[in-house]
Amino acid sequence: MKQLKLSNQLCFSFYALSRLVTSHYQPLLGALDLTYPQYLVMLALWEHDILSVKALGQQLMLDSGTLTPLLKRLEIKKLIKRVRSKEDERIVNIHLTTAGRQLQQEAADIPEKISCSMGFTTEEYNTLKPMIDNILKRHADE
Amino acid sequence: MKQLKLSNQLCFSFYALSRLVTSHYQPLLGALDLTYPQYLVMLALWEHDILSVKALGQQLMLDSGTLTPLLKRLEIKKLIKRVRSKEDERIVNIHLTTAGRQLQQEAADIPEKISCSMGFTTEEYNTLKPMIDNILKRHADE
DNA sequence: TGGAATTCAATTGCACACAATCTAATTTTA
DNA sequence: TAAAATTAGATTGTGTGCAATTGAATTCCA
Repeated sequence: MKQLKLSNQLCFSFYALSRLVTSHYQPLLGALDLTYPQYLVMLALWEHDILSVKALGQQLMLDSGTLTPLLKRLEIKKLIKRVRSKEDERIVNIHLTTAGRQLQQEAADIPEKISCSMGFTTEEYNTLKPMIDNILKRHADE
Repeated sequence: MKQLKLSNQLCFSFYALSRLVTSHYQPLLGALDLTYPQYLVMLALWEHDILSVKALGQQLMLDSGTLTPLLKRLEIKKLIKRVRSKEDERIVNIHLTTAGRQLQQEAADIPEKISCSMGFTTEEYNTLKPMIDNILKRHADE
């Protein structure tokens, strides 16, 4: 039953690593009053300014059951605005507010700090990033 | 602001991959009426038969706030038993029941099926496993 | 063109995660 | 040895994730 040993399971390593990384973000993001998933939404919006809930879901691989309440919390914090589209009333577009746009400056040093905190080597980054993105890509429809 | 681009963030890849993997377990584990974290607990118990809540937490890197309710659900399903230690009454030891032990046979083919479903290559396994476990190890105290 | 199918977001319900706090038991140490 | 500190687990509260369902809007197509 070697296959059933916890320590041999690659998937458990992924699961543990994901939570480890999130825990390293927590003190940095807590200072901005953001959670990690909320930070990911802000990242996407800093890049695109306006995105529909569906487009956000595709980028973050999250569905409306996760995003709708998360976006409501960001709206309460005045970082975003939810605007139902005039052209297609099924669509809700997420806009950055001025405060949301300003937060980008405060978040500018987070990637550097995380990389330092996690202690990623150049080799790790250069190996892991393309290999994992390749796995994600070949399951892109899920 | 290249660093703040979502697509450049290694940590987002970890986060997305973890959820992708869990989603591949779901149909297999659903047939056994287990969630992925519950499956991880069963894996640890199939290997060790009896573990304290603390020992489980160390292996899975989860705290009692997560484990206590999860273990209660496994106990309701009659897969485990929670037994407070006689020697040190602060400790709760988790025992496998007969049903819990029997479930191991039904789960025996899951690692193979997941590997197939995810399509991991030998190279991916041989590269990712040691590299990620090395990252986890150097943060082992968290 | 009008009913069927599809799409988008919201809602509901359940199960994690985890910070913070609490209680009880044990160990340390002054 | 008794008070202080530590430890183990439970509890509370907040915020995800995600399956399943719903409802409204739009598109398809016979």
